[in-house]
Amino acid sequence: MQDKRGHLIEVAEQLFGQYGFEGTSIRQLAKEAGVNIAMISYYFGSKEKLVQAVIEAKSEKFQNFIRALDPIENADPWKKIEKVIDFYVNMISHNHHFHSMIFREVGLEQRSEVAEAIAQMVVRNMSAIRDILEEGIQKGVFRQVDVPMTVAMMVGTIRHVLNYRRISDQILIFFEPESKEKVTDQMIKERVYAFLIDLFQQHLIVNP
Amino acid sequence: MQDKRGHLIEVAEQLFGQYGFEGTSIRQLAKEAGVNIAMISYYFGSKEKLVQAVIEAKSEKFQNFIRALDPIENADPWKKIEKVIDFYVNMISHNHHFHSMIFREVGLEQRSEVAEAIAQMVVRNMSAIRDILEEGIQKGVFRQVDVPMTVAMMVGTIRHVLNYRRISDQILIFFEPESKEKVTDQMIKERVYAFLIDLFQQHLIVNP
DNA sequence: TGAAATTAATCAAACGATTGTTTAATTTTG
DNA sequence: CAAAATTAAACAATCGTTTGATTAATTTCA
Repeated sequence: MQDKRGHLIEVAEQLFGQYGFEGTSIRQLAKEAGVNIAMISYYFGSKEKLVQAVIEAKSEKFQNFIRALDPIENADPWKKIEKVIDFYVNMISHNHHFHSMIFREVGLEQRSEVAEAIAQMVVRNMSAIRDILEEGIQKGVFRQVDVPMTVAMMVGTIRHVLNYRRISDQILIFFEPESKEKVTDQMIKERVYAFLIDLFQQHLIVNP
Repeated sequence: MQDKRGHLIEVAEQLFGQYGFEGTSIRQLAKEAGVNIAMISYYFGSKEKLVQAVIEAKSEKFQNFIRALDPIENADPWKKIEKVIDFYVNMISHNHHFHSMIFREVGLEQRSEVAEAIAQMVVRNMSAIRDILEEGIQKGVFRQVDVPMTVAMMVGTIRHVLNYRRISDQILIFFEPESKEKVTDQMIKERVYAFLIDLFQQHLIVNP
């Protein structure tokens, strides 16, 4: 196995996401990654610094998330909203372990350095959405909505549906017993996307 | 100290909420509650059964949450929606440690018995909101929205704003630097309530 | 180039501390 | 007095981390 450091970060992201920070032992981690337990201290210094390395590695990818919105710079605000919802849904769905982990960590009163770094990363990413909303409001194509709450609503909805599958799967089955098919990733992604598009349309557009 | 069992449940709710299940040791718990560590095994049998006791104790309160909607049985669906948002905002704000804990637990791939019990409790409570929405749709006063997603949106938004204060406080400050005052519980409760009322109005009402 | 020296990577084993739980003795209570 | 409640101490297991030895890779220099 080449690049043990990188592989350890990948495995850590998955296990921390599934079992939590304290719920994952470095022995379990080392075994899963196929390395000696001493390599975690050797590469990262400590278990806590490993989780920091996971966040740092991912935060680069999220910079790309923001930059990927640049090419549509000249599009109208509504097209940007569509794009940003699509991006966010896919990003959380793709990196589901990572998002489970960071929102669990940011909600804990432990490892405040880690939690603070996560909060800043999330706020920074959310500001891209804020900019689109404010542009639309300024141009008069969006209603004068509560911008921070609208951003929080978007993130909260996507996260709640995609990151708590144990709940959302049950709700879909329980609320719609006629639909017998198993809830798939693709299904739920399309559903929350369509829902949010409709919701934002009603919420934002001046004359819907 | 009378009723050590009840007091242990209260302390456990708080500490599990703040530090997580694995992040809270039974020594820390016993110390905080002012009892001997053996009392946890004595009263509950194990640490895991303690967390089950916490959930069981709270789920009674949540039964009341649902029953409290009964007196407005004859109100129109929109009045019920206003009521249910108000209730949910206050309930999560009021039991913030507990909600942190259960949604952390339900997102973990551990203690599946606990996670399953939480999921069922949440789904059961959400079905009260579903009933209101479906009544409104059937009466023709609400649009034919995606009911499970609308319920998830409401819960996801409230939870995201109230349970991740490290993020939402920063967003309010970062997005609105002119408002210098500290973000208080009351402020953020009123804000998310007003936002959701406006949002649901646009989303649900046929001719808003 | 090629042997010697240096650095990096890997390992099994052990470290002390802490974990959840249990024991057995003692105190409190009805 | 008997049952219930409470305690300090000990339990084995596991925790994150460190150690010291060994191998692999790289650099140095004649």
